[in-house]
Amino acid sequence: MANRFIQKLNGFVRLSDTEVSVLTSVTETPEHCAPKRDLMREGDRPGPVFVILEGWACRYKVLPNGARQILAYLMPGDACDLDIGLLEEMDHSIQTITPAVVATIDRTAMDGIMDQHPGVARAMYVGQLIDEATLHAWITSMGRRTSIERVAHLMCELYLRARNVGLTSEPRLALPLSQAMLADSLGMTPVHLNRVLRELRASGAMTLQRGSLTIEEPERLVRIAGFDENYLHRRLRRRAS
Amino acid sequence: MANRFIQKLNGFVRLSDTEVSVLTSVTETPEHCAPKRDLMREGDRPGPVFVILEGWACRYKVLPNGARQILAYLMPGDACDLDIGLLEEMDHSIQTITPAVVATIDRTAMDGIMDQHPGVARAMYVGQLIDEATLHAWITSMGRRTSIERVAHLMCELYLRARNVGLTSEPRLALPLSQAMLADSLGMTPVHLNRVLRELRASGAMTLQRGSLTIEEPERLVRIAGFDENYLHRRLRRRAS
DNA sequence: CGCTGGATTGACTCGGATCAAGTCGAGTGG
DNA sequence: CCACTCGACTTGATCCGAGTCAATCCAGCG
Repeated sequence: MANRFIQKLNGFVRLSDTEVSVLTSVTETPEHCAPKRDLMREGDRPGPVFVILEGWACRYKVLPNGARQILAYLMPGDACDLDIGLLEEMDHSIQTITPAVVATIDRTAMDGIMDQHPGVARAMYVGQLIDEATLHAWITSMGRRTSIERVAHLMCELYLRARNVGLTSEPRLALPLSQAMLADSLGMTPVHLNRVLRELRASGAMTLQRGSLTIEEPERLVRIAGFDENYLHRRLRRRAS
Repeated sequence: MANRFIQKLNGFVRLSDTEVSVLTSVTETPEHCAPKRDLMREGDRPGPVFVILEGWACRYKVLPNGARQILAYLMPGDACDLDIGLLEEMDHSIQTITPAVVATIDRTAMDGIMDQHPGVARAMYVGQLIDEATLHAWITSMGRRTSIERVAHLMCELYLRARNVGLTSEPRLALPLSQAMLADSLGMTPVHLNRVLRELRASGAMTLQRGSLTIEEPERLVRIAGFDENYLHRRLRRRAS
């Protein structure tokens, strides 16, 4: 019965029953959000911690010339960073992509929980580290991977992350991201992205159509992407206790 | 007499005298490192926390095809992430660029310090958040900025960060980074980077020659880069206490 | 004084952007 | 139930920024 946020944290660090129930109570009354709604905007003073329980969202920046760069995708179970409370202003915005269910946790309440429940704190930090590793992977993609490798790599990332929170129905995943968004996250144009998707389809590795990603040949896709899944989960250290 | 690491943290959050002395004692016996020496390698199990006291280093990844992507530059005062102890393996390597002086802090000792001295913990987290904002800026550069904007943006970042730790001698900064490294951080080839640097020189904004960066016209450089310095320091929230 | 590794320049090529038409599918209203 | 509309996806033609390959050039140094 635990929501995806708790499931995810529990996958990082085994949580005690009290920890689970504290987290449950604090995410019990989530809010329903329309798609394309900004949860926080660049320049805002950071408010409460958001946790996505259902639906998708993204972090993004907009440049003066109007170009958009997507910095990360948030899927069910993901939270926005905890420590941003230390900063004066957000350096990027966060927006829902689909209709979403998001829980709002008061920042001081969250601080209190993390103080009293080291397991929660540790799990949150692990999540943060994985996010950071993902940023590293994105930089590497944009800097040193060809466009087909880049696209394949992102698909691997999203598929695996989704699978970790039980969002896939085996070789398939509902991926509600328009080609324009994907292009804005990969630093390419929608036109070119479209052609790359066609190429991937032709290769037999995967198909992305009508909001549905199907991995036909995982090995081939991984090989194209040069994907090393370790950064998403294998590197997790399981503590003895 | 405080070293650059302490100076930097103290700039984020005012540290108490005890906090300063604890940090001093723990960075008192640093090690001298040769250039191009790996401090940690991708796949390693994270060891102690490193703090760069003098010299430069970088985080980087190498792809199977041999391409290298630099993920961040570390300058005096910078530390490698603290929480990586939670992960099983490093997702990237860290290497010195110049001869460097680096302090090594035992991980459990560091944890203890952060437990007992909330000011230190907060300052470290602020540092981490700024690093993360920098990763966001890099992604944005690679995805949606032209090459001249990208180069100008990186120069602005490095100059400002260096100035924050007192490394500049006003319009000038000793920048010991080869064009090949810079290219590997910006996702371009050395040849093209060289041409872009020539263009920037011609524009009168800045000159990078023989390891020395001179900002001739800051406003022009900032304008070319579309640089918003807020992400590096203005967004810092000063706590009342 | 010649060696060496970085920086610089030129000639050529190509991946991906741009511009411009379509096409397709889901939702809407008659 | 069908015509209309609108947004998202596709495809083609063309152009340009940046990569590649290949010479130098140059400064520091043994």
